[in-house]
Amino acid sequence: MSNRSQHNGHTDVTGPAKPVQVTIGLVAKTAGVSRATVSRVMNGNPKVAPDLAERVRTAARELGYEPSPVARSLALGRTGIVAMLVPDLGNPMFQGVLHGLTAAAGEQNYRLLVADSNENVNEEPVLAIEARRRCDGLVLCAPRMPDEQLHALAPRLSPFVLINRELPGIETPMLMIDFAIGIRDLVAHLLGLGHRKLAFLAGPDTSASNRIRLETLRAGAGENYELVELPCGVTFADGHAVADQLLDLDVTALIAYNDLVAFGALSRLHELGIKVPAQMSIVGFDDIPFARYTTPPLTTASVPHDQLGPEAWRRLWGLMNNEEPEQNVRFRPRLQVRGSTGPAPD
Amino acid sequence: MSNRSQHNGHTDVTGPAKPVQVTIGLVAKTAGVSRATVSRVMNGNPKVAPDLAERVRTAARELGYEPSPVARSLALGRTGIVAMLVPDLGNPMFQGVLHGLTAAAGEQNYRLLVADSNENVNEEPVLAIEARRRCDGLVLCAPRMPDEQLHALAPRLSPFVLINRELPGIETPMLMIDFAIGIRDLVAHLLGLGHRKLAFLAGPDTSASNRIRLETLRAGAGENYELVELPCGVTFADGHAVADQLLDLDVTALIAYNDLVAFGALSRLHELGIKVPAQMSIVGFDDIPFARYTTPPLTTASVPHDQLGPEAWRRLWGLMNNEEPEQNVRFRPRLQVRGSTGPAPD
DNA sequence: TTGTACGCGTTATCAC
DNA sequence: GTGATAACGCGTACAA
Repeated sequence: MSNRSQHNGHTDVTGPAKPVQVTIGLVAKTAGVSRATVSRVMNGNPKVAPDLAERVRTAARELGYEPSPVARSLALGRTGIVAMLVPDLGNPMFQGVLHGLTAAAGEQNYRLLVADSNENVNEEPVLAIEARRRCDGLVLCAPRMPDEQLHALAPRLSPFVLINRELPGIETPMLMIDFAIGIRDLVAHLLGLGHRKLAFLAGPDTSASNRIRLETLRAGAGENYELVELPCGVTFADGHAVADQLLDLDVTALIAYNDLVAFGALSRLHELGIKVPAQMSIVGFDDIPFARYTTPPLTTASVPHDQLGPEAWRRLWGLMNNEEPEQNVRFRPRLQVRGSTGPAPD
Repeated sequence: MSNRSQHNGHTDVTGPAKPVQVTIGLVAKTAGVSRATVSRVMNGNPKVAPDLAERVRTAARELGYEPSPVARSLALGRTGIVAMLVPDLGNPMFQGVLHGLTAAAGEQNYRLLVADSNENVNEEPVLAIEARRRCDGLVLCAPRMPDEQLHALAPRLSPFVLINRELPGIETPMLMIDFAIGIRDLVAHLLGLGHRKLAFLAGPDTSASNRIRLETLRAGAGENYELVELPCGVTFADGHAVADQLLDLDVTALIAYNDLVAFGALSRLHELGIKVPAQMSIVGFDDIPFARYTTPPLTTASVPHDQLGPEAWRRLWGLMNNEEPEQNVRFRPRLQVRGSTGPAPD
């Protein structure tokens, strides 16, 4: 692409060889066959005479010919690409999924188109549609997109699989995380350590997964523990910034929206001279790779990111081939106890 | 795409509306105009009668028509996509670049295709070519690809810009980091603190950037300090694993190949009960976002990742428009002193 | 201003 | 087995 409009300006004969597109037609002419034959050879069609095939191959090699993916896509009606839309490439949470998806799709010679909405929720619909239209399928991760909007969008995204979120009423595979169970396990762990007043560093109001976390926490509060809710965010910086508010709240344990927030808070508490977990326990959510390496290592609800990518690919593959849809899966996080939690101080 | 081969099986009239592609032809027929006119309207061509334009727009809206990006790409000779190949999406080092590139390209309505070689160096040439052919330009980050291979590859990737590495003899923009200066600044900082025996946790032998770091360190060694080289790697886990070897080496400071390795080492040293920086100083390279949040925060050579993305886009844009190439840039890392370095123990 | 006709590069369907 | 030829969906000279 992109060299069609090159014109040589002046027409000196000694100028640089003009880099014209090597098309299937040129190869055909060079090899003295028809374009159809070239196409057959390039696609490994067996029923072509060996000598012809060889002529085509040498011609193609010498000319440096390679079929245009764009033209192929148009003719074939498929691109060999699937897209994934993520809200933030910087969140390690998604990288595991991306890796798994890349690998799984790659085994069947599909490539991955990654679109990053950069947490810009307004752009997501158009990004999703655009990405989807350039390829054969989509993996959508848009935790903050309103339900109605997603509903309206769904028909235009098919085939696609929804990740990390649930939306009743639409007929597409959904891979979900059981945030409620994850939260309950974390709370049980903290209660077992004697904590009775917990702070929740909340994610975005608009986030479906934040809503579930919050509802679960509220449902369990009262008898067993007291809950303090602090608006926070999803990033390292958010956690870092909110930690100061914790000082005079009298809470002994912290439930962060995700691991990143937990790290931020952990870091700030350390700066403030507050010992973790002696004076304050902290738990995260996700179990991103860093979690086991912080000081102290982070207790968190471990989400099986490795499984998400391949599973998403399988669903998408099934959809693209009109196979019977498999049952939706709700992945259960596993409580991963590390050093950031300990007995509540007296 | 991908719904052309759908056939309804049986032909019951009450079946679900068959999702046929809405093409420009259908819109034209519906609006009672020619396809050319539809095309003009869709592309905002001003010289079309208002009433016709309106008819086209309503028809397009009601039919849910959107031009096929693939067909457009073929007809226009450009895709509106640029690709970037990275060795590892999981490395925060690249995420800054990706963000910047996404944003810069997005402003001119270009989308980004991210290809991840997953540190699989052998796959990189194929991935690069494939990615490149599906779009209009490429940003290549392949620090471990052998020089000759990259040389041979270059003509097939044009237009492209090379990032994070230098390769004399090819005519394409290169955005480089001055690793040598970064290393020298770090060493000077450590020497100033009294350190005289330094360990280098080396990256891959094949990595160009590792070679420069190593050469710089060796060139400075002798008079001023003693250098111990430890093969390590590029990841968190690599740094974590190598730290044990440090115990009986008698070094007082650690120069990690990058921040990730530094974190790993930092974490392991903490587990081993070695105080940083009291007993051991550690420096990294890159200044990824996490660096300022570890305990202690990491002293490192700060690479201006934010500038790389936009600059890469500018170069690529220039290339794609046959503009005069700008001068190559070599970004100078800035010494960022934080808590992980301190005076050498006696 | 609008429509006709052709080209983009490839694959697929036919005849031969 | 092989070669014309019509798709694929769209943009755009060119003519009207």
